Amino acid sequence: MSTAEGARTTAPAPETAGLAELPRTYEPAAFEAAIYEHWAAADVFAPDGAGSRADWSKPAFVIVMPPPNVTGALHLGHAARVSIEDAMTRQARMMGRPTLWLPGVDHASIAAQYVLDQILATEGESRASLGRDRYLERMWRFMDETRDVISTQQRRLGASADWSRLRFTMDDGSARAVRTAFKRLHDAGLAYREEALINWCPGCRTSLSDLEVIGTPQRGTLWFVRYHLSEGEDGIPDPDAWITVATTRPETILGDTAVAVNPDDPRYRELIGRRVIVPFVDRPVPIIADEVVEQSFGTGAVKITPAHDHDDNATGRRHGLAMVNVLDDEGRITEAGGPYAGLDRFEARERILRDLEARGDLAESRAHEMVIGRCQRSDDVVEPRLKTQWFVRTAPLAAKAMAAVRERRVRFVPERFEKVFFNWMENIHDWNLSRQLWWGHRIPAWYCSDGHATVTDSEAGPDACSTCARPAAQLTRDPDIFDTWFSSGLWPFSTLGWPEQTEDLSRFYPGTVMETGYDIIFFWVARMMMLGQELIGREPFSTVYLAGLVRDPHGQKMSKTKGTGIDPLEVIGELGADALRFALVNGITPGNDQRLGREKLEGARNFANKLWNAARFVLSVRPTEMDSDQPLRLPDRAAMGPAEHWVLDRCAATIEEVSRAYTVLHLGEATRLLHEAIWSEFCDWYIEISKARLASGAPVAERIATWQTLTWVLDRYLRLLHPTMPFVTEALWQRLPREEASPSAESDRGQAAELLIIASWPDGVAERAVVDPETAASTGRLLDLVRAVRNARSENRIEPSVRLRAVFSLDDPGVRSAYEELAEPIARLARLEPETSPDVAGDGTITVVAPGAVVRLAPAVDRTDDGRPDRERARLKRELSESRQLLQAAQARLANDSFVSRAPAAIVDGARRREAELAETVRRLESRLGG
RNA sequence: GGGCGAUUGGCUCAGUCGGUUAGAGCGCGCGGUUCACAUCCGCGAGGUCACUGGUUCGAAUCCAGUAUCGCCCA
Repeated sequence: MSTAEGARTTAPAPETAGLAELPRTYEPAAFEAAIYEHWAAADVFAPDGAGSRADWSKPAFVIVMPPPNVTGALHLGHAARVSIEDAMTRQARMMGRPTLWLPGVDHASIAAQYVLDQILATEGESRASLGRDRYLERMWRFMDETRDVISTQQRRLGASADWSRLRFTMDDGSARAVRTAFKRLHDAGLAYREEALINWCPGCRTSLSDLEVIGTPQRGTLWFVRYHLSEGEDGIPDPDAWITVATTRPETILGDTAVAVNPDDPRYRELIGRRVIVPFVDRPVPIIADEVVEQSFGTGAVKITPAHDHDDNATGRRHGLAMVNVLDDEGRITEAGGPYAGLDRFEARERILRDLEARGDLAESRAHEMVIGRCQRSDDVVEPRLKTQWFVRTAPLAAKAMAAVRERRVRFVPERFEKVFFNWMENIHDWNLSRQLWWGHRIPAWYCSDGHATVTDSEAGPDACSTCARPAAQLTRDPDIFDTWFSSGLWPFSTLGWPEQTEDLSRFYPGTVMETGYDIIFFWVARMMMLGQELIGREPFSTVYLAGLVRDPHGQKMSKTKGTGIDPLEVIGELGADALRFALVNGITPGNDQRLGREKLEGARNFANKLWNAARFVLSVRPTEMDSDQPLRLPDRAAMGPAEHWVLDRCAATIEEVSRAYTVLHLGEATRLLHEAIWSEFCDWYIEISKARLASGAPVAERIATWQTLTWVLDRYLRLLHPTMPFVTEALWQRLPREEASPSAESDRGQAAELLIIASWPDGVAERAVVDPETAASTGRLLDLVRAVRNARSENRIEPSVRLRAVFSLDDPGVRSAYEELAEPIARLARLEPETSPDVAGDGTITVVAPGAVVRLAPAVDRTDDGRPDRERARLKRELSESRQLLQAAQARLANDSFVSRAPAAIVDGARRREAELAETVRRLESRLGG
């Protein structure tokens, strides 16, 4: 590259529609897509992409994206994920870290089957009519249609994920990881097969993990049923002797194998050990004593159905009771149910109640508030059933995961979720992996006729039974698939090539941040931690960032069916992706839900518009004396006025504060700081002041310094805002001059160096080097005084068009000199006529008193306003009274010896200064009112 | 039943783990067509930080309890 080329630092704007002239209004739809294309073409998303300027000596920053369901459309929850993760990713990338945001899509077994089954129904087909193979073929074709939908939508949001590494939980790599993981768990004795009580959804015809069962409060009925005692072993019920048990589920009577009472219950003490006859099936069962029975519940006697109730199952195991399965896959009564065999469970309940009533054995019924388990997906009432399934022994895995948190290798943001995590981990149950579905990773276990299980990680399956060596041809494969969350649990490393020892795995595992919703902390986060620790030997990430849910303006969950949902794509079309992203990130406090409505989105759009117009202003006022290709640089210190010191000081402070907010992942704090800095400080104050300094009469050096300051600060704020508003910041940044080449710029390569997305994150050092903090502080005080003048004008009902003659008396030399230099812009801002002669007086005079300052104002032409002297007097009295109160409080504080002796010196000094200021203010107000 | 959290102006929320006068957006009131922006500008009103007690020189912030609401687990 020639020197001439190298010196050229003004970038050509990207060929984006609508950018050539920077239109008057902000129209995001005109440029967002083009900018995204530009980034993609520059290959800057991947850490090792052609346009990347990652510094590999820095620690990598890795976020593995929570894979959205393949069948889903982008909703606000997804938009929140993307906005947060992309902001973190972009900030890390600008910091120069090798940054990987790894996207993916989840196959979502049960949800996908749900959707496909509905489509098949419209075609007159069904899962059953197609059969497993054809069904799966159809599913894969369906996947071709849906796989890319959500990723495409994420791109519209501006997601700077590494799409070259996009993964699907059903791809070959994931399949391999799943087989390997299962095999290793099995070999380590951590995966086992057992008949156990599992949760069964008759609607989905599959078992579910505990987490997929939603406890739903419901008003049910408690029925009181008489179980007749039996004389001896003959099984003949005694018509006159019974025990009344209370139950909410009469249909499970058919599976009863005991009646239980509390051993301390005097009502039933002598019945313990006797036998009763279970109605309809005529099974003699014992009356047992067990402490779990609450004497106050119902009659104090309960029936025990170990095959269909979790508590009863535990009781049954303790007492060695028989387990009678009376429900089949579809929720119908089995042959064991005698006369009710074949009936649907709900129908069976009605029939049994009728029949009990007819026999005179239904003693009573009462309304009863209860909690029943329902399927997370289909809302069917879940039935506990005995089934032989694969389980993960979670206790040892949980111990390792908990250790990682205890040893601070994994931290939660916000911290309180650690408690939630521990609470669950300490009470964890074994994880039921088997699902009786077709779409998913089929369990790689084969069985021989003796029931020996052979587990293999080979895609082709085993050669022979690992126990009895029967050949493969005689083995049958487990028909079940794995819980979707099993493949999800491997996600942080399966996406990096595991079980291969790939370069990616060594570079990017463990990841940095796991960002997700707190609602899947157990489903997903905990399982990734368990499996990562077990299979890799290291925690999968160092920080778990848990965001809240996005709710509607009334705090309700957004719902499409209720029409309360906001469609992110619609918002992007109307207000822009930046507005949506900013609104989402701005509303965030980690771990807390946020409400999002139209006003907040519009507010964000207004902010983008503000930025747009500020940039338009800056670009339109470049001093003609400057070459158009002069590089971006800080102004010469000699040419800086007080306002330049002030705004650059604020800029440095904002850089530092925003950076700190990113470090602790308080993204909402970062955007709030920037909103304030840009709108209020930069636009309302500095730009307004700059107008006077840019006026044609001003010295050239001053105008140039002013414009350099404008462009510099704008450049810094665009950089800081880029992670949350990537499109508009990139679009505007392209119009600004480039910074002079610096050593750090040498790592820039080709076209990529010209994009904000890979520009460097500011550190505030350069600004600090030119700023005089004293001047900046004095200027800040002067601006407060301007505010006080505006207030006094307004309270005295001075028309904005009326210019006031003003005499400033300033004690502080710093403030005085700032005023002397800024008299003209201040006259503009406060609509004043600077007056040199100190004798502004008369009935129309207004006095502004502030710490170390008095400003006297008088109308240039005093139009008749009889009320003004009274209003002014009243205003001053009010101020005097307020100041006196504050002064008293300050004095009282300092009169307290403990405060003076025990509080830090800086705090005490501050209090002293404040007391002096207030005393001075009070004195001035008194003298003004007295005279 | 156990656990977690919330309670701050009319509404939605900040408040960076104790320190001067508790902030913002929206809404509200008053006033504004000054050549970046009416998707705007200026000014203002509005809060005993749920309640009670404690720790402390000092509490919205820490501790204990109470109330109301929400979530998670059983």
